Amino acid sequence: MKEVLREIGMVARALDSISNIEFKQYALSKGQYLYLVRICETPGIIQEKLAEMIKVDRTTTARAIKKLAMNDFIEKRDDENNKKIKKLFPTDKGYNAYQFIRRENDFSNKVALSGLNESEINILFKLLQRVRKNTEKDWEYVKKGNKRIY
Amino acid sequence: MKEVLREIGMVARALDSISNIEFKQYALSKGQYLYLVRICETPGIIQEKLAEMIKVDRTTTARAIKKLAMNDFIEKRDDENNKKIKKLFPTDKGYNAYQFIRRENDFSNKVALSGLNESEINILFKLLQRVRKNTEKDWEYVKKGNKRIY
DNA sequence: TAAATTATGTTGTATTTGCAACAAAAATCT
DNA sequence: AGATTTTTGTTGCAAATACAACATAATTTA
Repeated sequence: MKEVLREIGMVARALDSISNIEFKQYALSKGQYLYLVRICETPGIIQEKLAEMIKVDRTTTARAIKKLAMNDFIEKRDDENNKKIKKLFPTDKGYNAYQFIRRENDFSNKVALSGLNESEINILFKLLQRVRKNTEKDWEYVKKGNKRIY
Repeated sequence: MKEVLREIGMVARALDSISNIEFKQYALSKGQYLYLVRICETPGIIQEKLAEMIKVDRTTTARAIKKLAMNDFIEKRDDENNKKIKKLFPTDKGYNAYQFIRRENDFSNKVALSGLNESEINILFKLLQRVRKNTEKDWEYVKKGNKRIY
């Protein structure tokens, strides 16, 4: 059995760790860059969808965006038609930080993929997307309280 | 720019989340399975190396293994030649839990890789190993306090 | 060999994370 | 329309995470 997932875990933790260290200078605390990036790229998204997208607990997301809003990186706006939801938008400050995050993430991508040629990168990306789609089904299933049998 | 790392992050968080939920029934708290697996597969490993292997902070590792030892999943043994280090070994209970973890991880692997054929899995594995090697260099660099320029 | 540096491990503290439990709006069902 | 279920959001609490700072053994350097 090829330990594909173990490699993925190592890469993910290493990169997350690097990012968290590097974003401290922009007053972004642990994990926050994840949310801010998605909000900048999907303005108007709501908390619940954001959590699904990132694959993190709903309540963790709630607190992360609360802090992002408190520190003026994002803004929560009420919806006219739906009193329940709050749409999330980046502020100028948030969008600014986003530029830095992109720069850092792009660099990390480059480092991570160094030595791979264009075609290999494409193959990797395609395969990972399939893995991700497979995985997110189970994540949602288990998060809802269902039991997997194995 | 293909967002390879973003896919990796999503997969990793989803799977870690699933594992943490599924291992609660074995009284393994968040993250502990990671350490236990490595200790079972590399008996005698020391804390420091374990942290490097998993790509997690040294101090987090220290506390995780302290708890694993407290709950009798592992044992810390002194070394005769080196008074500083403590070698880590699974107990029977720990090795037992390891069997469950393997079963779960293997299942997650299967789910994650479903739809990919043998050759695709091999390619993915090989590519991920290269990505991991690239990434861990930077992780160690940044963790030591060095600054990346980009 | 003495001094300086590195490796390994620990503890204090602040923060994040996530489960459980709750609340209320919206959507679905009968 | 009224009842039920689902969606979205929040808070209390316990635990994990990681940085900083420290301690000591081991190793390297001068």
